[in-house]
Amino acid sequence: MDCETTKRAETMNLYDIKRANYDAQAKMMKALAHPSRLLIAHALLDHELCVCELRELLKQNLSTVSRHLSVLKNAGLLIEEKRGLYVYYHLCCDGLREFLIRMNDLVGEATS
Amino acid sequence: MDCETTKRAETMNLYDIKRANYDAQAKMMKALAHPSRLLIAHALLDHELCVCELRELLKQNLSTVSRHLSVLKNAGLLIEEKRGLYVYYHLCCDGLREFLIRMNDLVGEATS
DNA sequence: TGCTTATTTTGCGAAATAGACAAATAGAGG
DNA sequence: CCTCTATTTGTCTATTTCGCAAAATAAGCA
Repeated sequence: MDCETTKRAETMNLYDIKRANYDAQAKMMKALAHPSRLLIAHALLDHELCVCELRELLKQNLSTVSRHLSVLKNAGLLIEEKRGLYVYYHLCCDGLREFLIRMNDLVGEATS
Repeated sequence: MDCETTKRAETMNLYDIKRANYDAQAKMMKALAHPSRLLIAHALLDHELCVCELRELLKQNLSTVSRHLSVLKNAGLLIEEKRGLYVYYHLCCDGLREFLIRMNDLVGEATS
């Protein structure tokens, strides 16, 4: 605690104020931090899809797909719409596309 | 599998090509998907900090802080530099700031 | 009503993760 | 070499996450 930047750190209580926000942000990140859920997000950028179509894409158990979808739904990222027998999912955040682009950029930068 | 968009889904094998990329992206998201690590990332946007300073900010066990730092380091997000007794950490991806802004926007949009 | 299909929920085991403590390591400096 | 401080690593426990299969739910249709 004696290092050169200690004084600066001590005055940074704005971090305490923001801390609650980091919880919300971490939740959002966690919702997206899975290959299958990223795949779902990218697929839904173009158009809505129903659960069985997403199952074809993910090539995974239907219950697994359903759970991934509920994670994304609980994060506030997508909306379900039941039409007939099928449940269609579509994105509800315009900012997601831009976010995914930035993430892709970041990964490229970090692994180079 | 009989829904109206099935034909579209069947031709989307570009998702298979991208699938390896989703693994890398999910890893990056996981590295950031923790309130303490988000706090670290934000703190380091301004200037480098040593481990004991970050411990003051996080108000957490030193070993816990060290673990969080190693997670971010393994993700390729930061670089350590030992000077004297202290180990200073600083970010190494210019894209991180923009990414965090977009994430904040996304959270605001999703929770409104 | 009964049948069929689509989707969600539940229970389970395996694996990953977080946090705490103690022990080990790395340097600085006498 | 010895000691002190800063940091990392090993190990343990508790909690969460993932994927599957089986059971439950929902909606269309005969």
